[in-house]
Amino acid sequence: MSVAHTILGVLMDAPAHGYAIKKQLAGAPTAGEGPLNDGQLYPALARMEREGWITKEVVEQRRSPSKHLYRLTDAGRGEFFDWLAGDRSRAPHPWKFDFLQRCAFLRHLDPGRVELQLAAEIERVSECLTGLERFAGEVAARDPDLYREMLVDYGIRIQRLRRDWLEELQGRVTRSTLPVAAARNA
Amino acid sequence: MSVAHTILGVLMDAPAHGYAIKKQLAGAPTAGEGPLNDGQLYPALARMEREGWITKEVVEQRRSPSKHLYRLTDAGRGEFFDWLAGDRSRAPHPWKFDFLQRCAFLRHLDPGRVELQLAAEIERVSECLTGLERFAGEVAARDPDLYREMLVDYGIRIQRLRRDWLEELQGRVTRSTLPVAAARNA
DNA sequence: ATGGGCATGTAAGCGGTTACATGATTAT
DNA sequence: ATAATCATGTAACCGCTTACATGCCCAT
Repeated sequence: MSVAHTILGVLMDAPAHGYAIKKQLAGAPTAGEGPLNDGQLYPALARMEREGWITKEVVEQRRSPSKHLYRLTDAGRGEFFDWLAGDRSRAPHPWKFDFLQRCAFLRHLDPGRVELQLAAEIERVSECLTGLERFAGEVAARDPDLYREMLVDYGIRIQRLRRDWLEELQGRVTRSTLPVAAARNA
Repeated sequence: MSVAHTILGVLMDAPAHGYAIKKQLAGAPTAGEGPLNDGQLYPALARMEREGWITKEVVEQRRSPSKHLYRLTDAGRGEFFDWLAGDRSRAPHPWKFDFLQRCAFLRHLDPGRVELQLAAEIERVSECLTGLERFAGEVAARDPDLYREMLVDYGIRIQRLRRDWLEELQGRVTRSTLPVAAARNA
């Protein structure tokens, strides 16, 4: 349930109703996420309430339909952290890069755990990259098709970009935590 | 029907049975395409036969199950070229980059049309990029969250990578066709 | 004998998109 | 008048993944 966890992440900041959640997610079109559909949002909220992750409070309004204000429960908060800190080392599809979805909420996780996740992601991406680089040699030798050759090249570039980006993020996170330790030791 | 068009692309080279198509696609894990599932492949072949895009010939084998050999029909070839050369300028989701799926089969298209498609893709990506760059400024000013900032940065890097890669491909395609014109004029 | 490769499929369920359905308020 | 914004949902369909189901051949 991927949409559900994104919604939990939004509700971590404050209770909200469906339409507000939609607007908030539409305002950050960064990780290739288009605006959330009604047909996905409202059923997800209903399911999450059934699961006990959120509670609904109907707020009557003078004008136009009532707002349904959703709040996180303790179970919902637990689910959110399980998802955010969970181990993906054995996850399939190394090219999917789920990390981006969690990245938007990593501020809720302590830097130590973030560093663990970053190290794991970097290793996954690096493995994928070496595989592709080996494959690129074979393709170039066997296949005279410019387009297929460039397709493999695209894959390699993407993986390199991910690795470099992850390493930069890693550097920034450690740099923002180390000074604290240094200050403590001073 | 996206899987169907990939299958049509494979059948453009030679008739094949399901298992062979699967193996061929699994051997090129470039554009983020994992191996094709049985649960997707076989129903797709059945649908395509119903659509009249392919015909089935059962090839009995002494050992183990019969192969079902599929051949493109004229309608199937037509559908393939419509898909490959079709106009995506008004397509939604500029971050989806469907171009990669077609890229694997662009050798079947004449270079003139390829150049048109490349120019259109470059414009789409560039537009998306300028939008993100404007957005990045706003985020940096408003939001003190390192992770959200880096998320926008990731989006920008991806779009830049796509633009650069498309332009390199464009250069290679024009360089491979221009010499022909030059030779003609000589 | 165990597992992997060859070869075909079906079924259940999740995720996502599009379209349908309603209705008030507010801005142009 | 018309469109956009606010606000909630449902229904149909498509795509994809996972697991189920079968069975032979070959190598270790």
